[in-house]
Amino acid sequence: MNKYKIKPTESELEILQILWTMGPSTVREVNNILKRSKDVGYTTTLKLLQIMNEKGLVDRETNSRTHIYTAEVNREDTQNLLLNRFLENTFSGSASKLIMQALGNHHPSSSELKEIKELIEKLENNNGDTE
Amino acid sequence: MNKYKIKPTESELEILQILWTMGPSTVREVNNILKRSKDVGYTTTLKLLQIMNEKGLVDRETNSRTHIYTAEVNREDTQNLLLNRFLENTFSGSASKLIMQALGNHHPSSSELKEIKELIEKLENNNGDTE
DNA sequence: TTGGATATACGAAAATGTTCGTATATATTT
DNA sequence: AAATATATACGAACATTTTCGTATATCCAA
Repeated sequence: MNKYKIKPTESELEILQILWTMGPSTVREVNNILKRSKDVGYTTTLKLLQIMNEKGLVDRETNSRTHIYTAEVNREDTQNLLLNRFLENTFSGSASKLIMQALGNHHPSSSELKEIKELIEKLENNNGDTE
Repeated sequence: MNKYKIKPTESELEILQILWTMGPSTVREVNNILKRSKDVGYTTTLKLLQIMNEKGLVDRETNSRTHIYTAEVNREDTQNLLLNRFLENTFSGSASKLIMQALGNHHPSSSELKEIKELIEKLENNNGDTE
């Protein structure tokens, strides 16, 4: 199911978030967005993108002098990979514990709560099928 | 609400999980459990526990020659601290997205689903108070 | 009481992640 | 055309985390 096994570091993840949101971008574009939240030099961002390219996290278009980077890993797959690890590391694999804590501490809006409830009901009906 | 601001590293978290589960333990006990899942030397575990003690993550009893370590940070608080960071980093702060993915990919048992649903209903009734 | 097992302390190597300076090439402006 | 701005490449400094070797002390069994 998950094609990608490469775990992005925290900085790499920040960049992926930008690429996922903004679509294909230049180093400068990525760096400008990063600079909104922290003080980071241009060549730092460049280097990071180069490393990410080597790892296969991003792809790049090098036809013109200004390269254009694209996320090569899928957002949902990556979130899932990280979620699995986090669940294992922090909640010893118990998804329900994580969900309960997330619900308790970050109050989703009522429309979000409704959406979650609907998913649960769907899962309850499908019980036993999967797994 | 969260008293503790010290973020344990991944290895430190593994040790905390052991202390939370087993209660106060010696270095050897912790190391033996760690060795079940990975190849790690005794002095490595010792050093880690010493560092964790400096950071205030664990406390230790040094009366006898064999020291006994205890988790000094609370399990739920620590999980929460890490959950907040993870949510920010990986799901851009959207708790409902995280919950939806966790639900979709790790099928909680029907009793767990029921428990979650009950919490949601409780939250729905309290709506408007918080936030 | 002596040798082997087991304990802590601690420095430092090894591994990983982050940041940036400098060299160099290519545009762009005056 | 020369000066200035902007691009990539890349080595290397720094920071953090992980791992372990070695010194030393203590306990226990032969």
